[in-house]
Amino acid sequence: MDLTKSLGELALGSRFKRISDRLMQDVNLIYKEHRLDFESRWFLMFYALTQRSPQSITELAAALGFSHPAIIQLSTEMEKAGLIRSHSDKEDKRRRLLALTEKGRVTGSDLKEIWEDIEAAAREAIRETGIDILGVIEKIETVLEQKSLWARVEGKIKKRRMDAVEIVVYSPAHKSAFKSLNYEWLEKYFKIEELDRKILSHPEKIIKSGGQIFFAIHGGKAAGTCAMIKHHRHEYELAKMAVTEKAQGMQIGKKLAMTAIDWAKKQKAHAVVLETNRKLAAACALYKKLGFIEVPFTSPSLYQRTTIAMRLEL
Amino acid sequence: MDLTKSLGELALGSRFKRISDRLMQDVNLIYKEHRLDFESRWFLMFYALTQRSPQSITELAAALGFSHPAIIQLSTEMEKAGLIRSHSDKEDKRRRLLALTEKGRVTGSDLKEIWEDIEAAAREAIRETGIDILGVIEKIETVLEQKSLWARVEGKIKKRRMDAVEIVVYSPAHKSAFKSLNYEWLEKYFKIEELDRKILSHPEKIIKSGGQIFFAIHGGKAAGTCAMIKHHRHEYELAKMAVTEKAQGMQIGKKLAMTAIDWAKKQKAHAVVLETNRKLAAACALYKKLGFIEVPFTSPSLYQRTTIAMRLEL
DNA sequence: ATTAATTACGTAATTACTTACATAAATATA
DNA sequence: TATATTTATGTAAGTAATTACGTAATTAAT
Repeated sequence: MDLTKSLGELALGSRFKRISDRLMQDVNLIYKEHRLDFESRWFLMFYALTQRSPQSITELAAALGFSHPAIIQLSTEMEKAGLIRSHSDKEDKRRRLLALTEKGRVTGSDLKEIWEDIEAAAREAIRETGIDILGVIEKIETVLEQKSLWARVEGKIKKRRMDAVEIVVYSPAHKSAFKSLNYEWLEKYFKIEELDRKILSHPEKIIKSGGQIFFAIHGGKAAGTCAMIKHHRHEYELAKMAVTEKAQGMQIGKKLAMTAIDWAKKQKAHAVVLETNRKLAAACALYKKLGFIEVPFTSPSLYQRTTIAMRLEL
Repeated sequence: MDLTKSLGELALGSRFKRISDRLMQDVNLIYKEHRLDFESRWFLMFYALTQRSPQSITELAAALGFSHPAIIQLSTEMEKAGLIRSHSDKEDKRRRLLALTEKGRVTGSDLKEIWEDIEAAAREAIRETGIDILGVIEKIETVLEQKSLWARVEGKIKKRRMDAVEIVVYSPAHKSAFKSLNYEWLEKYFKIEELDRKILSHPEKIIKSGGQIFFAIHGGKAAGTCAMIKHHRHEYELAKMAVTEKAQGMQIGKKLAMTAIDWAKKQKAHAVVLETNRKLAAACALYKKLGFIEVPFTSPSLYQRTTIAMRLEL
């Protein structure tokens, strides 16, 4: 029957909107029927001015949670209706101070009765629900303040995407992917060096000398790769890390690196080292997050692009 | 600090709006960040079409609770985005049927994952509140359906206005008010007859012959009046009922008549009669509501304006 | 004492709807 | 069967806010 209702949690926003529209429309109707020459949307600002007058545009905007152009629009309407009047602040010529006029004050006391009736009516409706509605609203706002719906959804999406990626070790079928994935970023940010060409063309040599190569499979295709090159008995180098542009933001790099480090631990490694370029900020941030710390160079790098060396003690 | 919060029940609508805005904005952000080429406002209509396709403009408007121009606007946008397509109904050439395109169906299955994430995130937030939010919304809607906020406020206003009116019996201070209140409506709808002039100039005669005159006092002034004229031992006539235009709609007539009838009961009257003119619809409706029924004339009326006679058995 | 940054306000354009009104097609009525 | 009413859609204008951007006044930094 009612689509919005049947959608449950998915249409939560629409359902709150429906209640709010209904309430505000009813209040509007009351002002209209009683020819009060007062619009319900003026209420918050008008009320704020009955509490403290004068106030500046931005003060009111902050108090009501509206944008300042909204306050300006309201103020022109209410000024036309003769309820408020404005004058520029002598101490700060940028500010325009809004204050109730005499007519505004009179209207205010006329409206006070109606407001009391509205409040009483709302209280009556709330009592009928048998629920502490204001408490519920408060609770919802608190929960959303702690973690917004946006943040929650982002978390879910990230997790789902990470789960959708499978990490596998080298097999000859992936030989060309190892090369093309690395060529993609090398050509974008730097240039292919002789050593790159050699290593990327013969991945099986990494395996033969006691290392390993990992691939992130997403939707049946290799979307990322990284290699562990054995330096000596207890030290491996994390190298040739690449994630295709289309699959970035899916935490593939993180998952690859974590798998590689776990693998190194199993090989009884005591440390993992790596070399990279500071320009690759996302990569550097990831390494730091995984526990790598910057170290001085023990020997000159074999690559021209290298500007930083890092090390992770296991 | 927070004006809306401090207003309590008075700003209930604003607070619901704030929650709804926040939720819908967050969902919007999700579509934007993930470059989904999909607007959150399309959601309800798009979803409705995934459930049943094709549907006409008005069918969709009814299902979503929107106006039909809103559906037309959404449909042009979504048609431009290639998600839907429309063709006119062969059976009823007025109707335009909207259906998902192939691209629409594909987009739908892409979006399904995100929607599941949003739903899961909302569910998570709800769980954190520890409250059955959907149940609360349901309850609020039920209560407002039974009696809208508008109806509740109208009730309060009516009651307050009725309470603000005091009914008093004749005293010489009211002599001129009795005349002017009646002249006001007589001159507006009919013309003053000789008998009117006589009775309205000498109200004390009504009292002397065993009747009574009542005045409704509002804001210190007489806003309405009515007289009970003794016909004989057990029968009185309700006459010269007048309420000043400014105070109409405040139930003053009703309160006056009820007081007068109560008074007649105390005088051991068996019946109250009255004469009036059908043109005075509001007055006739009031008399009927109080239990008067139309009766044939027993003797010709002494007033030219009379077109109906009524009687209330006590 | 300049220069730069920030703040306060204003205007224009946009958004996501609504209400009001018009027209054509279908249905009901005399 | 002509006429009136209802229904489905379309168009225009209005509403209540927003974002985006510009200018003037104030404050901070050099």
